[in-house]
Amino acid sequence: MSTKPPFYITTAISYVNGVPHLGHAYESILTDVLARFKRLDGHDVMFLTGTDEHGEKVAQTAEQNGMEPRAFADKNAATFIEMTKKLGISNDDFIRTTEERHRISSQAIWKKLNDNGDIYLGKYEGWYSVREEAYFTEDELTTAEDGQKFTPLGTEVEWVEEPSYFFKLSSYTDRLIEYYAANIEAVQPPSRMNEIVSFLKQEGGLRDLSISRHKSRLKWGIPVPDDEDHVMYVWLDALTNYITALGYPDENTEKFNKFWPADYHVIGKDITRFHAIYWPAFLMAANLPLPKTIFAHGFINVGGTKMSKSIGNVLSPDDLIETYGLDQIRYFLMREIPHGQDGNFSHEQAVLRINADLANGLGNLAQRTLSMVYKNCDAKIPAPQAFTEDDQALLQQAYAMTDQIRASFDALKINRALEHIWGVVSACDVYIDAQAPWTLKKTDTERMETVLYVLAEVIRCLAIIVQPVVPHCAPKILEQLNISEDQRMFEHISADHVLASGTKIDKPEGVFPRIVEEEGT
RNA sequence: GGGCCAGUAGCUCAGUUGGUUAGAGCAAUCCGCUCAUAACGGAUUGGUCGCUGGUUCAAGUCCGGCCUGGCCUACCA
Repeated sequence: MSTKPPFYITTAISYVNGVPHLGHAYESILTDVLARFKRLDGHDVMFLTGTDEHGEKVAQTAEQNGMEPRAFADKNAATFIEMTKKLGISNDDFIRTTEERHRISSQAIWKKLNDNGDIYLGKYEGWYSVREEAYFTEDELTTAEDGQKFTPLGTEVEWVEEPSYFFKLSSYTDRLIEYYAANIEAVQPPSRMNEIVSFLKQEGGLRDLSISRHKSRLKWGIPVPDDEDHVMYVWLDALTNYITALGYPDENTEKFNKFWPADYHVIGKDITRFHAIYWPAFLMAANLPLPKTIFAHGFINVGGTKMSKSIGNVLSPDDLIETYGLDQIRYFLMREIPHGQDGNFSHEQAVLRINADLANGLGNLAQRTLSMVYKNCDAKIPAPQAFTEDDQALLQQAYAMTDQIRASFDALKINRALEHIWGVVSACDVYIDAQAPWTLKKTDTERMETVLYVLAEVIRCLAIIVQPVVPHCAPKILEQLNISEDQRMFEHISADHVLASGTKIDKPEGVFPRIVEEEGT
């Protein structure tokens, strides 16, 4: 058996300032689908997700709610953990940046950067509004006649200087440019890579990065090693989670050696820069290899407009699962949203897609086939006669799926992969119609049995390959075919593992119910 | 202001290095079938490929300009 390389995949960690919405769910599902795919394809997978809990906003919001930051973070982190469970996400670990292991790891990477000579104490300065407790850039401000500057909300700002530690990001400009010139596919999709490159090549290169906040302004963070007056700026803390979970600072554990560098960091497009510039620079400074691919996905619009609280179109994962079903939502998101682009969610579109592909497509195909087997073959997988050309063509199409689907997945084009799989579903329907087993029942039962056998075998392959996307429903089909759990990997999509004739099957039940709309709602 | 991406049938999308009458699925209409979740099959309808100049024997595909939408243009994550 060929040994496949280990595979490490992560989601971004969710900021616990708010509660989970469809956007979080999408990222978790997307990553989960990729992780499950790799597992079924024979890789040893490590899948990490978690929460980002430090920083100003959490501290502020906690205070507004009359809570300690810690308690507030605990409360909101729980909602993300809950979402992960409800979505059936197959993560191997869930990291919270408030955990002890992460404090140790973050302080260790700080020291590493410092030892490397990349950290220095400087001054962070800018226009600060005491009322709004925030810094503003020059172009956000308006200036009154007396020279006093005001924020967009009209509060006064003053020029503030405070001591801060800086990371020498500037000295990594050229190295990053070189790195991406040689690894043009390391940031996906390509349009995001363009952004990163143009950012790197801007006039004057990169500026150094403030990586701490003085305690007088922010206490909710990981203390800077050897200087109790500062806490770490949240991005250095947050990004480090990816190695914390592998046991950093111990670089010699089996886990670390096996899984670092990460294969995919799956993130939202809004945080590309942090992952594609800061994180690699930190890693270079810490003398660690860089993640292989940063995959920035798009955002999901609802009914054609951006989700926003004020519009009131924010969808909660719970409601969606309730309305459509978990696997149905997973399928819709994966099928409807192309590689790295923004997508749109609407009720109408969801119902059309779910009914057409899942209920009428794969679900109905399995149901009609297995019913015929159940009723006409004594509830047992029949024994086939010699295969005709049509039989072989269909079987061949099923066995050829794995390579084609793998190629689409490796290119992160999940929607294309699903399109291809459903091409095979459709081919089965065409085949049934052409063979008309209901007619053969009266004229040639042996031929009918062969046709049903071919169909059942192709359905077996289909059920195996759709597992990453519909991990709860696909196994129901495999159950109905009596395929044991150790026979459900992609390698089993092959003539070497064909359905055993004589296998008893239970009375089939619909796996993907049709969504029927109430009249007038 | 500078830059990136998208703009192809009602909807979601394909369209390799420019080359015959621009494709798929869904939706719609008609026909067929009846094993099946009122599901399946076949056919048909449907596009001035955002607009506009240009290069070329030939452009959805290359170049210029413009329009629409989204995003990036550093210390909120």
